Amino acid sequence: MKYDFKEIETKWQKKWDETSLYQAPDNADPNNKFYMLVMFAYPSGDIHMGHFRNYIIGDAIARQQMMLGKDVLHPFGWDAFGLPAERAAIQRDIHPADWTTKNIGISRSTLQKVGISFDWSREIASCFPDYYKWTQWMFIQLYKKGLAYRKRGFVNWCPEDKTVLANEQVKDGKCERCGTEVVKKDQNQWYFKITDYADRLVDDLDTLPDWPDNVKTMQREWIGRSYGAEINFSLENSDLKIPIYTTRPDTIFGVTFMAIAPEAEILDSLNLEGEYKAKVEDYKKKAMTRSDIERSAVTDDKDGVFTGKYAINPYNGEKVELWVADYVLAGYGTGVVMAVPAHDSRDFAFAKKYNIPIKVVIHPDKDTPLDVNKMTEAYTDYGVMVNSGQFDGLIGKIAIIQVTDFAEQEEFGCHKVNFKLKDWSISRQRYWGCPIPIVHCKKCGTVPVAEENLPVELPKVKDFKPKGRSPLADVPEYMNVKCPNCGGEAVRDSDTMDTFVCSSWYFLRYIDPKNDSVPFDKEKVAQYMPIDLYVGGITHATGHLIYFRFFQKFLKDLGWVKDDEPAKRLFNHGMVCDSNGEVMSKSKGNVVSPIGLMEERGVDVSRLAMFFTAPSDKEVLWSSDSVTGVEKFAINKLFPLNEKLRNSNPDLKYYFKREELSEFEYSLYIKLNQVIKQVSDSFDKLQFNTAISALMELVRDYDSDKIKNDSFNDYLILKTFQLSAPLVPHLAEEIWAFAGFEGSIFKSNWPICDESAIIKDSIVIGVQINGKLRDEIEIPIDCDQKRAEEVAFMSDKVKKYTDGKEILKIIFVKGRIFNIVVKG
RNA sequence: GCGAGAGUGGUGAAAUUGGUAUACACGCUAGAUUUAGGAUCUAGUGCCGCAAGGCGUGGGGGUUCAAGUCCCCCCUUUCGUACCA
Repeated sequence: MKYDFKEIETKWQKKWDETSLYQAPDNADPNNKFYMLVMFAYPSGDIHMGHFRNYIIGDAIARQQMMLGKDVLHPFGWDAFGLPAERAAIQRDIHPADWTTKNIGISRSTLQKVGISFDWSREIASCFPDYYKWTQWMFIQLYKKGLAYRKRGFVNWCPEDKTVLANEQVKDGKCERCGTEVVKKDQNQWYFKITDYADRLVDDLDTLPDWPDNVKTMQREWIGRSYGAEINFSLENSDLKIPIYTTRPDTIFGVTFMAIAPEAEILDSLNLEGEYKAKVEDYKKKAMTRSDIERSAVTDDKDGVFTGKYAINPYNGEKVELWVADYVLAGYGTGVVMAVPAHDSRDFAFAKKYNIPIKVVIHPDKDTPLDVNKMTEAYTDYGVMVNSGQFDGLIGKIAIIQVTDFAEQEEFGCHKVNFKLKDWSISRQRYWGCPIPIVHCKKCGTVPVAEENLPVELPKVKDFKPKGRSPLADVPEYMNVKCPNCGGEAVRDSDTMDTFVCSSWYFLRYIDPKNDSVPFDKEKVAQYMPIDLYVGGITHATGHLIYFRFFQKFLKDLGWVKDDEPAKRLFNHGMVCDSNGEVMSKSKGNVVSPIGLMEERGVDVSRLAMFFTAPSDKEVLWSSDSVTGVEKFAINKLFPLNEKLRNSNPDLKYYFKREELSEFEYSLYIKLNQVIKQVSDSFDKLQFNTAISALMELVRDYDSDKIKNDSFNDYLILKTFQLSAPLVPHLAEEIWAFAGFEGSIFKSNWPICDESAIIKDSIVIGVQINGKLRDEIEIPIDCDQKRAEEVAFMSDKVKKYTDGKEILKIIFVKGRIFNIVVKG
């Protein structure tokens, strides 16, 4: 039989489709299910190497889980709203809806050619009303709970894309999508109050042992929880309280000035006078025009202006200068900081520049005092409190607690937890997104659209180009509605939602994709959730992967889902680069299309090449050399094994006994079981490269001429194909049918290791002398030290190094090593 | 700056988690076969050395009978983050 991959691959893809092989059952056994999720795709029309890698990893696992007898859910869909579609549509002068629909078709048929085991009956697209109806429903639930709110404030604005961006979409001060420098803009915006979930989002990371540590660390840092105190300073000659947040209340006796962010609201309450007022106004203007990049640059060159006002430190009654400085962040804490130059490097730089006093209140320890006059930088570590009145002598964390407790007693402060995480800005002034289901009524204010009137359909308009406000605002037939509350004249909210809202709950919709009365059926979701394995790129670590956890928690609070966390295990595959290590991109012209590769070499060989060339979590530098070795293996070694079948119909659940097989046969049986174990382990770790090398060894050791037992021969071959099936599904399925089986190989049972076969009765171990390998000996597995010594000392090589030398010690580790320590 | 990874042959990479370093491939070198081959097969392939032997997992220390693996200090590199008080 010739290996004609084109024929084989087309044949089986068709058959799989006809028999709905990958259709997940509607009634799954919650104790025996496997939800295999890959991140749904943006339908750009072409599938690149990164997608290919992502999907074959999920595919191999889904197929193995099928063979393990699980009810497997392996769905796919389209993250179809968003800027790229709009941009592409503008470039080509077609409507985003048409462009997207067309591309979904192209992308789907391409993926079907790759033979990924997706359950296409559950396909969803976030831009279709039957899906976004429920995205709007989610918005309304959040709104009802006070978790969706509108506020005016400074937002990230991309001048190129003419829309607001979430903090998560700003990288290095630039728009993640187009690279344009982001500016601040004062806008009325919708937010999701994700900060209400900040604690749970941090704490529950500890319940996810199968998430990569780097992602958990990134999320922890992004959420940025810190423990400290909020302390009220007071304005001199005024009742005004000026609250500050600090993580170092133990340094509070060292405050020599205070600094207020230029945008901080409290600045307006200070009633500045005369020249100070003008100077501060000037400074504010200047700060606002500086870009984020400039302002966030960490330098020692801090600047600010004095307000002419003074604040009183509640601990010691000291009067300190009140400054405005743009190194203070308006959006964190209270927007005001107490400045302790001796113990904070930023305050130190500022104090030096403006000749503000520096006062030491912490010593590294009792016996090593700090000398202010010799300090060239702030001492920021913990230490012993000094010059701090009744708190002198207190140390580190205890000091912090006691100082804060005092503030609570005296009622001018309290313990306080703060987060770097900000509420999620979700309004977008763009056309191609999910409309916000809110109506603005002059009488009633913001009113949500009634749930029975969802979806608020996105009108298909001709002019969808961005112009600084939502293009929908210029569509009167969309905008002008009756208020759902009072029936009076009202207008819709013209913005659309961030696409990350659409992708925050898609994994739930897959489970019940056609439901028209609720977003999903709770019972059905309970059968398949949580996601057992979620595979995707690392890029979403602090965006989508926080958002979808937030949604899951919110839906749990509403009683829609039962788990706190959506995904038990997360796996980030490595990137695919070209052979020079450059990320593949159209502009660089170094894109290798997986489609071309598969047309030339076949899907299965392409999959093998991608799997074999590097472990799944590592970056791959793709080169056509990656294909050579595995192609030879597949075509010349693995596939031709079918010719060695002897039609003996072996019982694949059987475990052979030693006496049934010849010595060679039994050695192969041992090897087979070792390989079963290794391949299974490799699958658990998603390290398919080692699974393939194990299979290569097994096939290498196979020798038909030396096998007399027909049943064993076929057993070995069929197990080999079963083990290969998740990696090379078409090839394996072909042989399975050729061998005479009726059903799919993916309905057969994944091989289970015969443990008794891999317990060897003798073993070769190394003999070391003073830690250096000198010889090997073969000894029985349960050999005691005495017997091992006898064998070891028979060796000439060992004698050579031990004769005439004093033996100090012998270390014998059963099954591992024999080490002799000699003197000299 | 801070945080988290990574560093093993000419190359992609293995290493049962402290126990024979370099499995499996690519490449290369010989040879065989072939009209030819981007084919196949056989042998070799960490470095130094004729050999015995020595040296070898970024560098330097350490723990141990034994270290790629554990500890300390550096170097390089990737990713994340960026004045979070």
